[in-house]
Amino acid sequence: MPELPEVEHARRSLEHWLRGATLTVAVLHEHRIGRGTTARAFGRALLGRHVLGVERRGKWLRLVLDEGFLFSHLGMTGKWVRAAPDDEPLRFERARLDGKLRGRTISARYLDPRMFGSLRVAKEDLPAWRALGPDPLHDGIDVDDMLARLARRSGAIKPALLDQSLIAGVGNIQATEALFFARIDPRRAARSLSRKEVAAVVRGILRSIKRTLSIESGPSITYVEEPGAKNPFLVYDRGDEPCPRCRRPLHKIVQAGRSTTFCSHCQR
DNA sequence: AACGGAACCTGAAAGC
DNA sequence: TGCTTTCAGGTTCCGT
Repeated sequence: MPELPEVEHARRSLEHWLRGATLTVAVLHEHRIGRGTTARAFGRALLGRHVLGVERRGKWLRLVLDEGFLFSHLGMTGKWVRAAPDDEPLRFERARLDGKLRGRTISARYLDPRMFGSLRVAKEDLPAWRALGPDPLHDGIDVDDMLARLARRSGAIKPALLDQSLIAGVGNIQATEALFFARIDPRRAARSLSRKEVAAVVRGILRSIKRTLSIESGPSITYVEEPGAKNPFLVYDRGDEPCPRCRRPLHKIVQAGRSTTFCSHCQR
């Protein structure tokens, strides 16, 4: 689930729930999620702190406190959900933050079955946060900069788009969808793209992210990963289905260990 | 420097 | 039906 649109959705939720609040409960149930931050350090650093805001860069979240930060990465299966303060721990709950504001308490629970996510307290920005490339939503992507950086690569364009130091927040789905919008074959050498083609990829990334965001933050608040929810993407996970553009069957391949779906007729 | 592959985890779905 | 295999939207480490 979590690529840039899902993380942005989580950011908005956390900001809505916790901004301005004082943390009255801060528990790390599963120490492995701390990635070096112990359960003890987690509670000590967060209890009594005020949440000034919740920010996002790429797939990372940064809760800005009156003293220090809490960094949250959702990994592959992480999500923040709201619960009642007296609710028991939910299934797969790995951490909990309760915030009190004007006499009302909101309990935010961090769920993560596979535990690839992380929750770390820090006084300064994490190296992983600092290493992120431009965020498509609030920095924008400079075409000439992208062209120059792609020219230094030897591999294919699709795996290159997953490099978080190139563009922050693009994951396997967004990269797959963006290349379909841009009509670029995912197997093309990154350095072979013309300026015009790079511009099309950049537009494709923005278009795909905004499209996903509008679907996920729509009035029905549907989550893509919920069982029964139908795949909202144009080509991702649609191997052998007809191309939405030309109706020829889509192909599924594996690049750098990640699956890619594309139309060999429309994408050149 | 930058690439592909394995490792880190668990659950759902598909295969037999 | 029940057991086994495959796959999953991310990052990091390691060897090349």
